[in-house]
Amino acid sequence: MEDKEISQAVISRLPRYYRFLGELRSKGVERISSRELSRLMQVTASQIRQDFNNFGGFGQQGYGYNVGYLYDEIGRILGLDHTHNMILIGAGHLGQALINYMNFRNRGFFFKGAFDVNPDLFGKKVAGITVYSLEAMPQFIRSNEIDIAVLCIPKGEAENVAKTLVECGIRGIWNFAHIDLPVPRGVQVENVHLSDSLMKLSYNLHREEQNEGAAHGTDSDSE
Amino acid sequence: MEDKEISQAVISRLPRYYRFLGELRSKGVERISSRELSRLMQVTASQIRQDFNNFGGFGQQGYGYNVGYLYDEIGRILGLDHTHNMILIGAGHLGQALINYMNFRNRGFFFKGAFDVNPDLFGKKVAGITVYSLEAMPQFIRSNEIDIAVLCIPKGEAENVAKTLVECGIRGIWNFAHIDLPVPRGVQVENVHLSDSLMKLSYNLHREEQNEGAAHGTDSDSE
DNA sequence: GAAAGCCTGTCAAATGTTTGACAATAATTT
DNA sequence: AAATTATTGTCAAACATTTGACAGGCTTTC
Repeated sequence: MEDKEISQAVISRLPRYYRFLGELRSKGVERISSRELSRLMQVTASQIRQDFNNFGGFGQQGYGYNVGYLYDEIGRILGLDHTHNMILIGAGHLGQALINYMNFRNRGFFFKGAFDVNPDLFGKKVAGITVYSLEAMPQFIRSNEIDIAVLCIPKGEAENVAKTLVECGIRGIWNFAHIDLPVPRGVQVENVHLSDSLMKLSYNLHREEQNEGAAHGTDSDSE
Repeated sequence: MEDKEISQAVISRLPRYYRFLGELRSKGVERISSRELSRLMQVTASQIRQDFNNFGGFGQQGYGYNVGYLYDEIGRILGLDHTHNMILIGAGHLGQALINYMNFRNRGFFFKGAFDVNPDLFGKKVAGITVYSLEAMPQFIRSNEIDIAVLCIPKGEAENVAKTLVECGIRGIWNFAHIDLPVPRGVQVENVHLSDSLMKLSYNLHREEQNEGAAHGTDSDSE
């Protein structure tokens, strides 16, 4: 029935709502108003109501929001009512760390297999997940209903692997390689560019220092 | 002389410019116009010019931008002309993966030490970096001019550790713990919330599926 | 069960960001 | 050396996001 596109700005805030609501729920809190939540999360109440309203009204006038219900609804919006099968591509340090990170499993994201070019790793198990040769990947994807490929390989190889993934019908790539992947429409890429994040921190650290020297009375703060 | 605050939207784009310019430079490209760069990076030329102009004009009319000069200038803006000393807090899988990630070192970010609560790790070396007891941290920070603390610990402990870090004078925290750190003004926190990123991917995957069923003729794409 | 208080959903205003347009000027061509 | 072309820096318009305001309706109190 509804058809309007929801902005990525809103979507980016949903996981944070989800986290706070999950914590409230496990503390036994049953209801919360946008105002209370706004104080807790340090955002405006207006933004909270506006955000939730993108998906239809979850609240009730005079009452507020039911924590459990809202938590489940946001989970559903984020697709967490489905389980997701993932494969790891590149079983280096970072890749292995991701396999070992159990929080994903708790949210329904399961690693089904891992792939690498290094023969020393073939057959090895990482947190219960077997590492295979990269050549076995296409067949594995087709027979295991893989939704998401997690890319943890050097950027030189990333573009080719992404191409293969798309050919195998993968529609979601969680990309840790430091490169812009060229994928066709309909394939979703979510980038985690660690260097970029660190550079941003560096800028903000440095900006403070510079402002100290130059301007005075600058007490504004970043986002 | 200049005093206007630059928006985080602009800052977030700088590392990507830096990456593309670095690649152009290593390919031997000496000059580039905003239009060429815009085609390469898939953004508008107007945005590129607007972004660069926040920091004063780097280009020349009729010529464009000098790749090497622009690369260096953006690096300087991002604080990459300084080296940064970092400590790792939490030497688990993810923490060790970060220490092993050499790209940071190439940009002037050096791990000087690592800290953990697990006594089995004390004295162990990870990629040349020694792991110490968390209790040794405050002293270590003071004697090693640490700029950035990299937080890779469970969220339960994160808040307390962050408090200690702030007391020790740390002004930058790269936070991988899945929690909002409460820090005073002047302390910069850059969050890397992996679960949030994965949930966003999940949403975008699922949105596509939903739209297939409901609307038709929807050929708009995300950000 | 009526009255008072609370809180959502929504509208419009305010603010922030991106884009298109163009004058000014440097580089290149003739 | 003048004319032509290329391209920036900047302005204003278009677009997007965030905030404040409030009518309407549910909950709670009395």
